[in-house]
Amino acid sequence: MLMSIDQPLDLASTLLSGQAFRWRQEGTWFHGVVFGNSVMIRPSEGGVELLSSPDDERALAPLLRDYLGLDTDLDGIYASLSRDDRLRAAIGRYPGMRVLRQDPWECLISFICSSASNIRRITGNVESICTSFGRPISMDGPVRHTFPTPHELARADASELRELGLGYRAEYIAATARTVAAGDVDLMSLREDSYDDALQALVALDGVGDKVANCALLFALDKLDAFPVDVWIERALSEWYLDGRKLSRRDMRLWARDHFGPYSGYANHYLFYDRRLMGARSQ
DNA sequence: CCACGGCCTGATTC
DNA sequence: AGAATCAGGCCGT
Repeated sequence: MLMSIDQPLDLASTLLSGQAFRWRQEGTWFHGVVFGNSVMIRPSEGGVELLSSPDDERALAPLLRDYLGLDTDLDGIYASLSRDDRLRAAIGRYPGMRVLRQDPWECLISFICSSASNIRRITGNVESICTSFGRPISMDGPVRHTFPTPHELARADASELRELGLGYRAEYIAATARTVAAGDVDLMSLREDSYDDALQALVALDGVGDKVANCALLFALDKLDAFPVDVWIERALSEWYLDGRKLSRRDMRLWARDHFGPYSGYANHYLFYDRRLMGARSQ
């Protein structure tokens, strides 16, 4: 079915920019797993064409709108961020790249996987977790699996996770899965909490520091002012904004929110994407 | 509070 | 070719 959209949306940069790890591009189609469904979408006149399985497209469409963050007024954010010259240029290069509104649990575990890793490996690790502990989706075409629930993943032993190539992150994932499955934290409810409260709850979890927590806050928990500082952002800020001043990563985060304002998370993702493409070209 | 080294692993660089 | 280094960090000292 056709899902009509009146907001700027670029599927490639949105789905493949390293905020989510389960989307694959095949020609004009993007294939992913969300809301327990295998989903295919592609750009179409006035919106996107949507195919889903096993659920009906009409049931998936509103969920997908939410996931894609289509309630967010992107032009308003662009207007706010364009006061910064470098951001205005980056927005001009990647118009329609949106911050997703993902499932907090899947997002958090994915970013625990990300520490000292790279996108290719993270993608493979997350897929392995799904294949081993998720539920197969019945459908035509390539078989894919859901991301395991906290309860499903809590059954995983750290050594089983290590066998998937997760390395030292295996212990973190097993521990955090058990904590969440036990109900010690309600990740979804963190959407209603303040940034500071949600951050505090997240960094209490194993394998979750300031950076990973800020990824979950930005990509899943409605905190558009979250600002994850990784090596790419560190380089971008040092070189483009800080003029040689040395700041800790935490201080960079505080500086950035002050400088970029309430949508600093969007600024972060544009800087990250820009910087990473730049690095990919020169390396 | 900050700095530093260790930690799994696989791709890339030297 | 085989050894360092790096890759979207976290944790303990």
